[in-house]
Amino acid sequence: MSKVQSILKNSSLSVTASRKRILDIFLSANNALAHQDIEIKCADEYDRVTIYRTLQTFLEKGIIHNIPTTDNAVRYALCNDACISSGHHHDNHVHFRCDVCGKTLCLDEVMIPSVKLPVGYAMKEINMVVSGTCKTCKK
Amino acid sequence: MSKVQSILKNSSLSVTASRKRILDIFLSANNALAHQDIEIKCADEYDRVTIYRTLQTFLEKGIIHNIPTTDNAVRYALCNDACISSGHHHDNHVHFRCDVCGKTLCLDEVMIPSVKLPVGYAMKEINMVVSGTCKTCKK
DNA sequence: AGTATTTTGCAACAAAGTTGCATTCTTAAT
DNA sequence: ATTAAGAATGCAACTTTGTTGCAAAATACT
Repeated sequence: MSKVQSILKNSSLSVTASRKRILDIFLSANNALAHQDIEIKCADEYDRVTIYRTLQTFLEKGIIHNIPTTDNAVRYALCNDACISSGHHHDNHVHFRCDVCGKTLCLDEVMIPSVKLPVGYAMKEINMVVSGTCKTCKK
Repeated sequence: MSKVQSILKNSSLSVTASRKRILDIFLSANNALAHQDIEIKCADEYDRVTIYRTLQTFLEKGIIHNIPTTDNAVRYALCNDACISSGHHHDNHVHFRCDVCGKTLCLDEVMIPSVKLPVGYAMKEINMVVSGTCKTCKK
């Protein structure tokens, strides 16, 4: 069974052409993708609405996670295997946004440090996005 | 001279009715605002386009800063006095988003801890958004 | 293979954001 | 106070982005 197939099966999703394609796009991307990035790659194959719904489904199943942005274009990235199989997220890594190439990526090896909130606040999730120049663009 | 006037003057912006009104909205808000929040408050007074352009101008002048989100509705918040006067941002506090009331706020007293990036990456800005339950909603 | 269920595509719509241009308002200098 | 130059605003038209309902097609299960 292919990798995309097993990911879908493990999330008890039916295996359809569009889901396979979109998962493939994520697997072959080395950075996080916005809805638009996906649309550009497969708008001729699949309807825009299908892409919206597929991303929504993947999010709910924990196959992808979303990365906040200040440009009104939320990025999505594949969760790693451990994350997917454990059922609930441990999306505790830092994200990096490169000002030069514009790419957003997961720094899987950089953990988000903990912070102490003021009295009365209850923490559920932390998200950290660092911007600057990435490895490739700095060379 | 009123507070809004001096803020505008200090940023060498001309003092117009819409700018004063929008600044006032920020000053009297106790949380970060999305474009839509502003529009709801003054769409009958000022054109939608004016609000877009005003927010853009305030951002560029460093009067407000933006807070990344995963809901495609970037929030804006007033920079504190020190931040505005220093000319360039030290937007180094943590932001909090409450899952209950939906409000986003600046935790001015909580500094973002530093992180060590992998070799080859250059850091410029850090953004941290914590979600959970806020002081008011937890009571 | 046949059927219940899920997913997709289409159409129509709503909301969000952008651009150019004519008019109005601000500013700063007389 | 008046006025001229420049900046900001409103309007219209448009593009892009996101949503919803429903019929048709595909999938999964027996």
